[in-house]
Amino acid sequence: MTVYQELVARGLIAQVTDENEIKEMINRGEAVFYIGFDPTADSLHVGHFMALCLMRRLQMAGNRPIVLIGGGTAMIGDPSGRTDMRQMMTKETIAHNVECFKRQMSRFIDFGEGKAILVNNADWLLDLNYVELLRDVGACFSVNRMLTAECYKQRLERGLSFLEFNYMIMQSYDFLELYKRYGCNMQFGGDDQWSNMLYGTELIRRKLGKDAYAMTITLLLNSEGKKMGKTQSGAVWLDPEKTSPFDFYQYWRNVGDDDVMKCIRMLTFLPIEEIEAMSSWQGAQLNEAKDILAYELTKLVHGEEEAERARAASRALFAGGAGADVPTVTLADSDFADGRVDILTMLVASGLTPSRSEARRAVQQGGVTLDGEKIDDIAASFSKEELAEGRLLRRGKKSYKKILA
RNA sequence: GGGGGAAUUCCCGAGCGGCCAAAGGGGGCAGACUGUAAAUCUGUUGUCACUGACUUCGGUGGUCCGAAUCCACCUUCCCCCA
Repeated sequence: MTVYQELVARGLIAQVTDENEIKEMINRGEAVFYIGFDPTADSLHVGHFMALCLMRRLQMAGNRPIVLIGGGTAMIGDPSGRTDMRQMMTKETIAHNVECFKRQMSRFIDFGEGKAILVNNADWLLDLNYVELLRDVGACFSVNRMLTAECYKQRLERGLSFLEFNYMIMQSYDFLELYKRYGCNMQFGGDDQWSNMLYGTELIRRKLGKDAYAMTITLLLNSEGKKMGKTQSGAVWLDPEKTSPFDFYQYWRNVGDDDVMKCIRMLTFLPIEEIEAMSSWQGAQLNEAKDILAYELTKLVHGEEEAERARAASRALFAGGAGADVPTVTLADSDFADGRVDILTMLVASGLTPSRSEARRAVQQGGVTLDGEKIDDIAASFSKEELAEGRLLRRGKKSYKKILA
């Protein structure tokens, strides 16, 4: 099976400019392609993960990836898929984020000699001269056409600043620059980037008279059409400090039935045949698929050891066992009054509950247990000795902390 | 530059000078049912020393016994005209 066939089989390809050319080049392992990542946060998330996996797949097939970190474009902010303007980031924040990105990326991409290139578009964008730029590439862009681009449609109704309007030009300029520097003639990215990417190929055609290609990856949406990899509290991060391996594992362990197989197909590196064999699974059997999904992804992102631990903790907790590898919280002496802690303090101190009011509600609604015993008295309290060996505090079905005095 | 409108709790969105911690919906959380899923039903959803107190309605002042509601100025956003 060729790389391209595999990408198709996994449902990863959304749109391509010239299927035959792209197929040929990446199958032969001769492509030089790039994917851009704007450092808008201090950690990569699931969306980036898909792009990095694509890079890895192509790199394994011999192609040469260029990772472009958007230290320059992040100064502008991509309006694609946004209903309002991004908060402007300071240069310091961006610089910090760039460093964080670099560190995380090496886990997925092999930057060994000649295998991959990492560049930062701040290196060329920041020194551009406005008038020169306008004269150089400005004439190649038609405002009329840009305004019809899908990524601006929504924003035209709610307001689009000139700053953001220029994002597309910057991204196109990147593509041109990489073509000149490295002969990079392919850009890949998320499907929301399609119009930005198209303008890049067009700019190259106009300025250099050469062909360039673009291909987008299907956005990972759940069955309700929402982007996956987001929780109430924000994105699912790849940084273990921001999303613990256990939470990361749980996120995938809890995806909806309708989404499991799609996720396995698109996100894991399991052989297609193996995935096909699972595709007929239904009902409760899908739980097994979810376990596989969660394990595989945790392994890819955090390593095998962490994946094992997360899986063990998860199984122990839900199978009713204790003594699992759960995050532990040690209570401070100040949490004790007259040698005892009340349940509300424990809930707040452990982070299971953000406020005492919510802790109170959780208890009153019967959602709190300690070592499996329901606590329904908000005044319940425990002595240091009772907690000396660590007890499992549980809020709802899925939040746990081991409490140690 | 001229004119008009808007800013409410996580989001959308109601809100008569006192009965407003603020309708309704969404989302979240908890319970029941389950398969750590979905759907459904129930409860809950500012904080705390919780049958009470305190802090919230873009910001700052003001009127009033009393302001999310009235006035002034400021900030931001939208619309129309140029």
